[in-house]
Amino acid sequence: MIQSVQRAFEIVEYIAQNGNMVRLSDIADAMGLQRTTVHNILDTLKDLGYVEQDEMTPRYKVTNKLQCLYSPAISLPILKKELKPVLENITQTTKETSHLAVQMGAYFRYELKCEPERAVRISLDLAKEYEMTNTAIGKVFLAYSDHLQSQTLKNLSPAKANALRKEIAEIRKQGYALDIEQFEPDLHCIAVPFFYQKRVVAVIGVSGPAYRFQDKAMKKAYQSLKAMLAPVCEKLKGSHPS
Amino acid sequence: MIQSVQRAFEIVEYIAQNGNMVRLSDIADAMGLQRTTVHNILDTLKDLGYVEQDEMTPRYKVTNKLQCLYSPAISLPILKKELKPVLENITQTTKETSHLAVQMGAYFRYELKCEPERAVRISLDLAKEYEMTNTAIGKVFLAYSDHLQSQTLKNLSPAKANALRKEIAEIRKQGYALDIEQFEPDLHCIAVPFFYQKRVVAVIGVSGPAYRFQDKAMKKAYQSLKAMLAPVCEKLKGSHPS
DNA sequence: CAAAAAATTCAATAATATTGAATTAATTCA
DNA sequence: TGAATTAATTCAATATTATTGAATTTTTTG
Repeated sequence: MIQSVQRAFEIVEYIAQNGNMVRLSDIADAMGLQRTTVHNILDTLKDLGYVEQDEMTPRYKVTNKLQCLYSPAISLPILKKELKPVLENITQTTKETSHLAVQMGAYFRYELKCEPERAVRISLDLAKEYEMTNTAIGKVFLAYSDHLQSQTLKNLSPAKANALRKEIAEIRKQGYALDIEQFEPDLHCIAVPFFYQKRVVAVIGVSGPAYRFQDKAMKKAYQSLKAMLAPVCEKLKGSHPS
Repeated sequence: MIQSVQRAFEIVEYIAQNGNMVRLSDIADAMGLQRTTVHNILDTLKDLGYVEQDEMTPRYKVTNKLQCLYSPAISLPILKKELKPVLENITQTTKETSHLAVQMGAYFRYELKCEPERAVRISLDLAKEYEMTNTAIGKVFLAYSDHLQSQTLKNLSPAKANALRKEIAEIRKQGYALDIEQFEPDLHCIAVPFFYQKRVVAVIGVSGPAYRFQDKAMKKAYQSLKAMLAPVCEKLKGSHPS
C-alpha cells in the first residue's frame, strides 16, 4: 500500500464529501496528518488538475476532471444477455454473421457471435484480440474514444494516421463504420456502436462475403441494427447493473 | 509534485480512457514505467477500491467508487444569481428574513440574505461560519450528507448524537428542518435543501421572532419555498455552468 | 487596524517507493 | 489439449522520495 497514494485519495474523498471549499487544517485534523504533508499532497492534486483553490479564499475544492476517471462499467454478463437477441435477430434478417465486441484496453475482443445457417459464411474466433486500426469494429471504438484514438494514431505513419482521422470523422457523422476488404480479402463488415451512459461499451458488427454483402445490404443492416438497439439502450438506462 | 500520486492518477486515467479491462504491461509500456512499479500502484488502488481485477483474467478496470470522489460544483455566482429572486419572493410572502447558505467543509456560511421592511426582524452576519449541529440550516446539510453526518456525530456525546440522528431521519422524511429557539432564544427558523445533480448544494432558511413566526407560519413558508424552488431546480438541470 | 490563526515555504532526514531478478500464472499456437 | 511463450506477481536491497518541524507569509477575526 503506497502511503502517499492512499492519503491523496482520502483527501479528495474528504473534500468531495464535505461539500467542497474545505480548509487545509480541517483536512489535516480530520485525517490526523501534519499540515505540510496535506499541503504537499494538495499541491500535487492541484498540479494534476483534480483539485483547485477558490479565487478569494485559500479553500480547496475538487474539479470536474475527476469525472474523466470514471468509465461506465456495465458487466459483461449483462451486456451479453441483453445483446444476444439482437445478434440473433440481425443474423436472421441479413443472413450474415454478427459479432459482439468489447474493448480490452488498446484492443478489442469478440464476446459473442451468431452465424447464419448457410454454407458460405464468415467465421471468426471468439476470445481473441484484434487490432483497432484495420477493422470496422475497431474503427468504431476509435471514433468514440479520443484517448484511444490519440494513443493509436501516434504509432501510425503520418499518412495512415491522416487517412484514419478522416475516416473517423465520417464514422461519427454517419454512426457506422465499414470494412471493405481491409481486414481480409473477400470480407466486408459494417459495425455500429452501443452506448451506455453516453459511452461506447460495445460494438456490434455484421460480416459477409464481399461478393454478396455489398453496399446496399450493409446499409440495410445498419438501419435494422439501429432499430433493434434503441429499445435495449432504453431498457438499460436508469438501471445500475453491476 | 509527489511522483507516486501522479502516477496513480495517470494509471486510473489510462484504464478509464481505454475502456477498462486493461493489461498491466500495456499500462507500463504506455507510461514508460517498470512493471513492478505499476503493479505496486495498482495494488494500492485495488486496496482502496478504485480499481478491481476481472474475475477471469488478470485485467484491471476502474470501479464506480470513483464516482464518490466527484462533487457537483455549481459556481457560487450562478447559485446566488438564480436564488436571489427566491429569497426576495419568500421574504415578501412571509415578511421574515431569508438566508442562502452553502456548505464550507464542516461548517456553513450565509452567502445571501434578504430582510423584510419591518423593525422587528432577524439579522445575522454574512460571510461568517456557523456550526452544523444547532441550526435548522445545519441540520439540513447533515441530513443529506452521510459523510458530514458521521464526521459531526462522532464529536458529540452519545445521547446528543442519538437525538440528532432521530431528528435527521424526520428531516429527510419531511423535506425541511426546524430550529425552535435552539440556536438562540426567541429565534425560530425553517430550512429547506436546494438540490443540484442530486446533491444538496445550498440550503435556504427563513427566520423570524418566536412570538410571531410559529408552527403554522413556518409550514406555510415551507410550502411556498418548495413551489418557488422547483422551477429554479428545473432550469439548472442539464445546463453545466462552471 | 491589530492580533490570532491558517497557509505556505524550505532544508534536513527518516521513511518510502522503485529496481531488477526470480517465481508463478495466464495466453497463445501447434 | 499440452508445450512454449508471454504476462503477472513476489521479494529483498537500495536509491530516491516524501515527511518533519521550524520559519515566513498570508488570511481571517475581533
